Amino acid sequence: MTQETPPRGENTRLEIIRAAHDLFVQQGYHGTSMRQIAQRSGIALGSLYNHFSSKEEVFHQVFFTFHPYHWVIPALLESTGTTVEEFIRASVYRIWAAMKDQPDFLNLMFIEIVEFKSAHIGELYEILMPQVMQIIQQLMQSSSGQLRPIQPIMLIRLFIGSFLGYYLTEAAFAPVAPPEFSEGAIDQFIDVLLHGILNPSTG
Amino acid sequence: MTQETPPRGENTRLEIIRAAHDLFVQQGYHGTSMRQIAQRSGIALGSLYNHFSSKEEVFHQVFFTFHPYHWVIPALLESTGTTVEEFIRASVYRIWAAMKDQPDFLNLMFIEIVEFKSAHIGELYEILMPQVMQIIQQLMQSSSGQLRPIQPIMLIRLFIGSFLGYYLTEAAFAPVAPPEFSEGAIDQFIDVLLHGILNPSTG
DNA sequence: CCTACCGATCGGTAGG
DNA sequence: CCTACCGATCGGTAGG
Repeated sequence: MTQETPPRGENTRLEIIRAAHDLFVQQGYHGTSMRQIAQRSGIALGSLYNHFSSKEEVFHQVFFTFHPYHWVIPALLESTGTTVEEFIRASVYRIWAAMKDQPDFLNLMFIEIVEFKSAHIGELYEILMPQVMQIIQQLMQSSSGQLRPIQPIMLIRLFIGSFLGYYLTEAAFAPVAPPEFSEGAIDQFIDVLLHGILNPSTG
Repeated sequence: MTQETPPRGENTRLEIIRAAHDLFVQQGYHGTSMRQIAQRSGIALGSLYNHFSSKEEVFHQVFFTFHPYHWVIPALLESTGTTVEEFIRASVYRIWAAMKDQPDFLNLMFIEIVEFKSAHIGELYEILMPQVMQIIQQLMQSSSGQLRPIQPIMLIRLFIGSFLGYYLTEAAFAPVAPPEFSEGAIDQFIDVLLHGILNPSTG
């Protein structure tokens, strides 16, 4: 009985972290007040503290509930491809498609780095790295020389770095740059990750 | 006479924006108070408003005074190389060496995007893009087929994106990741930007 | 889950 | 350039 119905207050808790997420990514952590979170959640200020012991704990739960790894990892696990190139292209498109529902995800990372001085990154790393390392090692075993010799962890970093580079330039400059800045950009980033900017026929 | 001596208060103004810069990158914009800025500058709170009309104007001047383009552009102009690969490697190393003096520069960009919703990016773009486009077009004219066919503005985006990907992964994960995550990372990012992760001898 | 409140601190200003 | 102050708002809590 208690197993089938969600615990009392669970819906309220989820509404609070959803409201807090929206406000944090739009205004930052210190730019958002507990009163704003309460108002958007439709409850009184004091009631927030029945679900969260402090404002910091609200961010903690927002950060881990809305972190993209929840759907990035499944997207990677479901991707297939007979070559490394096909696998990576399929993975990026899956991640990219899922990302459209949460375009502001980078802002959470910025808040974490600047306003929290990366206080939660250790916990995130412990959750993430085992899963990601497993995926990447399977990829490298089945790649049989298709990849240049690069350490597994560096390959992860390059992959994440490419994604972040794409999203950060999009977030920062796409609103003011001409259309050529954004047209086909995701494919260009994939091409460069795979093949680089240099023409292989020269040099 | 007034031309040779700096205007009265100019030193104070510079001390204020230096103090504000340090506090902003460590705590964010809303996490930093005008009282903290005053204290670190060694003047009274009220005196700040003789130099800046508001807290927002303090950030505006911090953002444009400390933006990396001030030394990135010269670094690019002074770089040489007989091939595109040599030129890019030389450029990255120059920028990277200069970056060591200002490791927190990304935080200013994060504050700009999250807490100011990119309010100053248009102004930054107008300053930056003409200079960068000139550099990149010279590079493409003298490259004669060394580069794969990529639009100039996309080449800029890929270059900046690669840098941001490197710095963002470093800022976020280097403190908790093993040494292999950081060792030789800058060279790996350059190699991938130039040649990609795939082995050209296959596929 | 709400009302009403706490002390502390905020950005900014008057007046000198 | 400083002192002393303004109203507003902050995170958090008591008490019911």
